[in-house]
Amino acid sequence: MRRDVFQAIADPTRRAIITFIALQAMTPNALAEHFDTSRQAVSKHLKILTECELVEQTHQGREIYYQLNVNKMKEVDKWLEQFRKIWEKRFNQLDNVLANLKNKK
Amino acid sequence: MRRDVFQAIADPTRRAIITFIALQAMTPNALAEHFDTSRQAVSKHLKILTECELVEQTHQGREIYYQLNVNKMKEVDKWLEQFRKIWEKRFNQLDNVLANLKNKK
DNA sequence: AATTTGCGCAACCAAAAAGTTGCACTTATA
DNA sequence: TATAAGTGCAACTTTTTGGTTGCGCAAATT
Repeated sequence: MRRDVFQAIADPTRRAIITFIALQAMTPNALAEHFDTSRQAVSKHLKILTECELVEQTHQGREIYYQLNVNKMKEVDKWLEQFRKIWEKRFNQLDNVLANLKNKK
Repeated sequence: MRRDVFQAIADPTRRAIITFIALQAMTPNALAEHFDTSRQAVSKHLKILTECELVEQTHQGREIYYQLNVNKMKEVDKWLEQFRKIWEKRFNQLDNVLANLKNKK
Protein backbone atom coordinates (compact mmCIF):
# COMPACT_ATOMS: atom_id res chain seq x y z
CA MET A 1 0.00 0.00 0.00
CA ARG A 2 1.57 3.21 -1.22
CA ARG A 3 1.02 6.09 1.14
CA ASP A 4 2.55 9.32 -0.01
CA VAL A 5 1.35 12.90 -0.13
CA PHE A 6 0.78 12.88 -3.87
CA GLN A 7 -1.44 9.85 -3.69
CA ALA A 8 -3.28 11.37 -0.73
CA ILE A 9 -4.17 14.62 -2.48
CA ALA A 10 -5.26 12.83 -5.65
CA ASP A 11 -8.74 12.28 -4.30
CA PRO A 12 -11.06 15.32 -4.43
CA THR A 13 -12.85 14.40 -1.19
CA ARG A 14 -9.52 14.22 0.61
CA ARG A 15 -8.50 17.59 -0.79
CA ALA A 16 -11.77 19.04 0.53
CA ILE A 17 -11.15 17.45 3.94
CA ILE A 18 -7.69 18.96 4.01
CA THR A 19 -9.06 22.39 3.21
CA PHE A 20 -11.67 22.07 5.97
CA ILE A 21 -9.30 21.06 8.72
CA ALA A 22 -6.69 23.56 7.60
CA LEU A 23 -8.99 26.21 9.01
CA GLN A 24 -9.83 24.38 12.22
CA ALA A 25 -9.50 20.92 13.75
CA MET A 26 -12.60 18.78 13.29
CA THR A 27 -14.03 15.41 14.31
CA PRO A 28 -14.94 12.76 11.71
CA ASN A 29 -18.64 13.25 12.38
CA ALA A 30 -18.46 17.01 12.01
CA LEU A 31 -16.55 16.55 8.76
CA ALA A 32 -18.95 13.95 7.40
CA GLU A 33 -21.82 16.42 7.69
CA HIS A 34 -20.20 18.46 4.94
CA PHE A 35 -20.05 15.58 2.49
CA ASP A 36 -22.44 13.27 0.72
CA THR A 37 -20.61 10.15 1.85
CA SER A 38 -20.93 8.21 5.07
CA ARG A 39 -19.04 8.77 8.30
CA GLN A 40 -17.06 5.59 7.67
CA ALA A 41 -15.98 6.74 4.24
CA VAL A 42 -14.70 10.01 5.70
CA SER A 43 -12.99 8.03 8.46
CA LYS A 44 -11.25 5.94 5.86
CA HIS A 45 -9.98 9.05 4.12
CA LEU A 46 -8.78 10.38 7.46
CA LYS A 47 -6.93 7.13 8.03
CA ILE A 48 -5.14 7.49 4.71
CA LEU A 49 -4.30 11.11 5.46
CA THR A 50 -3.02 10.11 8.89
CA GLU A 51 -0.88 7.32 7.51
CA CYS A 52 0.92 9.67 5.18
CA GLU A 53 1.24 12.18 8.04
CA LEU A 54 -0.71 14.94 6.35
CA VAL A 55 -3.09 14.93 9.29
CA GLU A 56 -2.71 14.54 13.06
CA GLN A 57 -5.05 13.53 15.85
CA THR A 58 -5.88 15.10 19.19
CA HIS A 59 -7.98 12.96 21.51
CA GLN A 60 -10.52 14.76 23.63
CA GLY A 61 -12.68 12.37 25.60
CA ARG A 62 -14.34 10.10 23.08
CA GLU A 63 -13.95 12.64 20.33
CA ILE A 64 -10.95 12.79 18.04
CA TYR A 65 -10.03 16.07 16.46
CA TYR A 66 -8.09 15.97 13.24
CA GLN A 67 -5.84 18.81 12.24
CA LEU A 68 -3.61 19.51 9.27
CA ASN A 69 0.12 18.95 9.43
CA VAL A 70 0.88 21.86 7.16
CA ASN A 71 4.57 21.02 7.09
CA LYS A 72 3.90 17.83 5.20
CA MET A 73 2.32 19.88 2.45
CA LYS A 74 5.71 21.39 1.83
CA GLU A 75 6.75 18.14 0.20
CA VAL A 76 4.48 18.99 -2.70
CA ASP A 77 5.79 22.52 -2.72
CA LYS A 78 9.32 21.20 -2.82
CA TRP A 79 8.55 18.96 -5.80
CA LEU A 80 6.97 21.91 -7.60
CA GLU A 81 10.15 23.90 -7.10
CA GLN A 82 11.82 22.38 -10.16
CA PHE A 83 8.96 23.54 -12.38
CA ARG A 84 8.65 26.91 -10.74
CA LYS A 85 12.19 27.56 -11.91
CA ILE A 86 11.12 26.79 -15.45
CA TRP A 87 8.08 29.01 -15.55
CA GLU A 88 9.91 31.88 -13.92
CA LYS A 89 12.63 31.56 -16.53
CA ARG A 90 10.04 31.62 -19.32
CA PHE A 91 8.41 34.62 -17.75
CA ASN A 92 11.73 36.47 -17.72
CA GLN A 93 12.31 35.57 -21.36
CA LEU A 94 8.93 37.02 -22.22
CA ASP A 95 9.92 40.04 -20.24
CA ASN A 96 13.00 40.46 -22.43
CA VAL A 97 10.93 40.15 -25.57
CA LEU A 98 8.65 42.90 -24.37
CA ALA A 99 11.62 45.07 -23.43
CA ASN A 100 13.10 44.63 -26.91
CA LEU A 101 9.85 45.55 -28.56
CA LYS A 102 9.74 48.65 -26.46
CA ASN A 103 13.28 49.69 -27.43
CA LYS A 104 12.59 49.26 -31.10
CA LYS A 105 9.59 51.48 -30.93
CA MET B 1 -12.64 8.72 -16.09
CA ARG B 2 -11.31 11.50 -13.91
CA ARG B 3 -8.47 13.38 -15.55
CA ASP B 4 -7.09 16.17 -13.45
CA VAL B 5 -3.59 17.26 -12.59
CA PHE B 6 -3.74 15.88 -9.06
CA GLN B 7 -4.67 12.43 -10.24
CA ALA B 8 -2.00 12.64 -12.93
CA ILE B 9 0.85 13.39 -10.54
CA ALA B 10 -0.28 10.75 -8.06
CA ASP B 11 1.59 8.05 -9.94
CA PRO B 12 5.35 7.96 -9.29
CA THR B 13 6.16 6.83 -12.83
CA ARG B 14 4.22 9.77 -14.24
CA ARG B 15 6.03 12.16 -11.91
CA ALA B 16 9.32 10.76 -13.18
CA ILE B 17 8.16 11.14 -16.79
CA ILE B 18 7.22 14.74 -16.08
CA THR B 19 10.63 15.46 -14.60
CA PHE B 20 12.37 13.91 -17.60
CA ILE B 21 10.49 15.85 -20.25
CA ALA B 22 10.66 19.05 -18.23
CA LEU B 23 14.33 19.13 -19.17
CA GLN B 24 13.86 18.18 -22.81
CA ALA B 25 11.17 16.83 -25.11
CA MET B 26 11.38 13.07 -25.57
CA THR B 27 9.81 10.26 -27.58
CA PRO B 28 7.94 7.39 -25.86
CA ASN B 29 10.70 4.96 -26.81
CA ALA B 30 13.42 7.17 -25.43
CA LEU B 31 11.46 7.59 -22.23
CA ALA B 32 10.71 3.90 -21.84
CA GLU B 33 14.43 3.15 -21.80
CA HIS B 34 14.65 4.89 -18.46
CA PHE B 35 11.98 2.78 -16.81
CA ASP B 36 11.38 -0.84 -15.94
CA THR B 37 8.01 -0.94 -17.59
CA SER B 38 7.12 -1.60 -21.20
CA ARG B 39 6.90 0.97 -23.98
CA GLN B 40 3.11 0.59 -24.02
CA ALA B 41 2.84 1.31 -20.31
CA VAL B 42 4.80 4.53 -20.75
CA SER B 43 2.61 5.37 -23.73
CA LYS B 44 -0.45 4.93 -21.58
CA HIS B 45 0.94 7.28 -18.97
CA LEU B 46 1.70 9.79 -21.71
CA LYS B 47 -1.86 9.51 -22.91
CA ILE B 48 -3.16 10.29 -19.44
CA LEU B 49 -0.76 13.21 -19.12
CA THR B 50 -1.86 14.48 -22.53
CA GLU B 51 -5.53 14.18 -21.67
CA CYS B 52 -5.15 16.38 -18.64
CA GLU B 53 -3.00 18.77 -20.69
CA LEU B 54 0.11 18.42 -18.58
CA VAL B 55 1.97 17.31 -21.66
CA GLU B 56 1.95 18.27 -25.34
CA GLN B 57 3.00 16.55 -28.53
CA THR B 58 5.19 17.63 -31.41
CA HIS B 59 5.16 15.33 -34.43
CA GLN B 60 8.41 14.94 -36.28
CA GLY B 61 8.19 12.40 -39.07
CA ARG B 62 7.17 9.13 -37.45
CA GLU B 63 8.45 10.21 -34.07
CA ILE B 64 6.37 12.05 -31.50
CA TYR B 65 8.14 14.28 -29.02
CA TYR B 66 6.41 14.95 -25.75
CA GLN B 67 7.08 18.11 -23.81
CA LEU B 68 5.83 19.52 -20.55
CA ASN B 69 3.12 22.15 -20.44
CA VAL B 70 4.60 23.86 -17.43
CA ASN B 71 1.65 26.23 -17.14
CA LYS B 72 -0.67 23.40 -16.20
CA MET B 73 1.53 22.69 -13.22
CA LYS B 74 0.52 26.05 -11.84
CA GLU B 75 -2.85 24.55 -10.95
CA VAL B 76 -1.15 22.58 -8.22
CA ASP B 77 0.78 25.64 -7.17
CA LYS B 78 -2.45 27.58 -6.98
CA TRP B 79 -4.06 24.97 -4.75
CA LEU B 80 -1.01 25.02 -2.49
CA GLU B 81 -1.39 28.76 -2.10
CA GLN B 82 -3.95 28.43 0.70
CA PHE B 83 -1.53 26.35 2.77
CA ARG B 84 1.46 28.47 1.96
CA LYS B 85 -0.36 31.31 3.69
CA ILE B 86 -0.72 29.14 6.78
CA TRP B 87 2.88 28.07 7.02
CA GLU B 88 4.13 31.56 6.38
CA LYS B 89 1.86 32.83 9.14
CA ARG B 90 3.24 30.19 11.51
CA PHE B 91 6.75 31.11 10.51
CA ASN B 92 6.06 34.75 11.31
CA GLN B 93 4.60 33.78 14.66
CA LEU B 94 7.76 31.84 15.42
CA ASP B 95 9.65 34.92 14.34
CA ASN B 96 7.76 36.99 16.90
CA VAL B 97 8.51 34.47 19.61
CA LEU B 98 12.20 34.70 18.79
CA ALA B 99 12.03 38.49 18.73
CA ASN B 100 10.38 38.53 22.15
CA LEU B 101 13.01 36.25 23.58
CA LYS B 102 15.63 38.56 22.25
CA ASN B 103 14.03 41.64 23.82
CA LYS B 104 13.78 39.99 27.21
CA LYS B 105 17.42 39.07 27.20
C1' DA C 1 -26.80 0.21 35.31
C1' DA C 2 -28.70 0.74 30.78
C1' DT C 3 -28.50 3.35 26.66
C1' DT C 4 -26.71 6.42 23.46
C1' DT C 5 -22.89 8.50 21.01
C1' DG C 6 -18.34 8.74 18.65
C1' DC C 7 -15.18 6.18 16.82
C1' DG C 8 -12.04 2.48 14.55
C1' DC C 9 -11.61 -1.89 12.28
C1' DA C 10 -12.41 -5.80 9.22
C1' DA C 11 -14.94 -7.97 5.51
C1' DC C 12 -17.00 -7.37 1.42
C1' DC C 13 -18.23 -5.17 -3.34
C1' DA C 14 -18.03 -2.39 -7.40
C1' DA C 15 -15.46 0.62 -10.12
C1' DA C 16 -11.22 2.44 -11.64
C1' DA C 17 -6.43 2.20 -12.70
C1' DA C 18 -2.04 0.08 -14.23
C1' DG C 19 0.04 -3.19 -16.88
C1' DT C 20 0.37 -6.77 -20.83
C1' DT C 21 -0.48 -8.54 -25.41
C1' DG C 22 -1.64 -8.24 -30.07
C1' DC C 23 -2.67 -5.53 -34.00
C1' DA C 24 -2.89 -1.73 -37.33
C1' DC C 25 -1.03 2.37 -39.35
C1' DT C 26 2.46 5.44 -40.93
C1' DT C 27 7.15 6.77 -42.00
C1' DA C 28 11.77 5.53 -42.82
C1' DT C 29 15.32 2.38 -44.86
C1' DA C 30 17.42 -1.46 -47.75
C1' DT D 1 8.75 -2.41 -53.16
C1' DA D 2 9.62 -5.23 -49.20
C1' DT D 3 11.03 -4.67 -44.47
C1' DA D 4 11.95 -2.40 -40.25
C1' DA D 5 10.99 1.11 -36.79
C1' DG D 6 7.95 4.29 -33.94
C1' DT D 7 3.45 4.80 -32.45
C1' DG D 8 -1.42 4.52 -30.96
C1' DC D 9 -5.39 1.78 -29.82
C1' DA D 10 -8.38 -1.89 -28.11
C1' DA D 11 -9.07 -6.07 -25.40
C1' DC D 12 -7.94 -8.48 -21.37
C1' DT D 13 -6.01 -9.27 -16.52
C1' DT D 14 -4.61 -7.96 -12.04
C1' DT D 15 -4.26 -4.68 -8.49
C1' DT D 16 -5.82 -0.74 -6.15
C1' DT D 17 -9.22 2.27 -4.54
C1' DG D 18 -13.50 4.20 -2.62
C1' DG D 19 -17.59 2.96 -0.59
C1' DT D 20 -20.92 0.17 2.39
C1' DT D 21 -22.22 -2.83 6.16
C1' DG D 22 -21.74 -4.76 10.46
C1' DC D 23 -19.26 -5.17 14.38
C1' DG D 24 -16.91 -3.94 18.99
C1' DC D 25 -15.18 -0.71 22.36
C1' DA D 26 -14.85 3.31 25.26
C1' DA D 27 -16.77 7.58 26.86
C1' DA D 28 -20.95 10.24 27.84
C1' DT D 29 -25.79 10.57 29.22
C1' DT D 30 -30.22 8.97 31.36
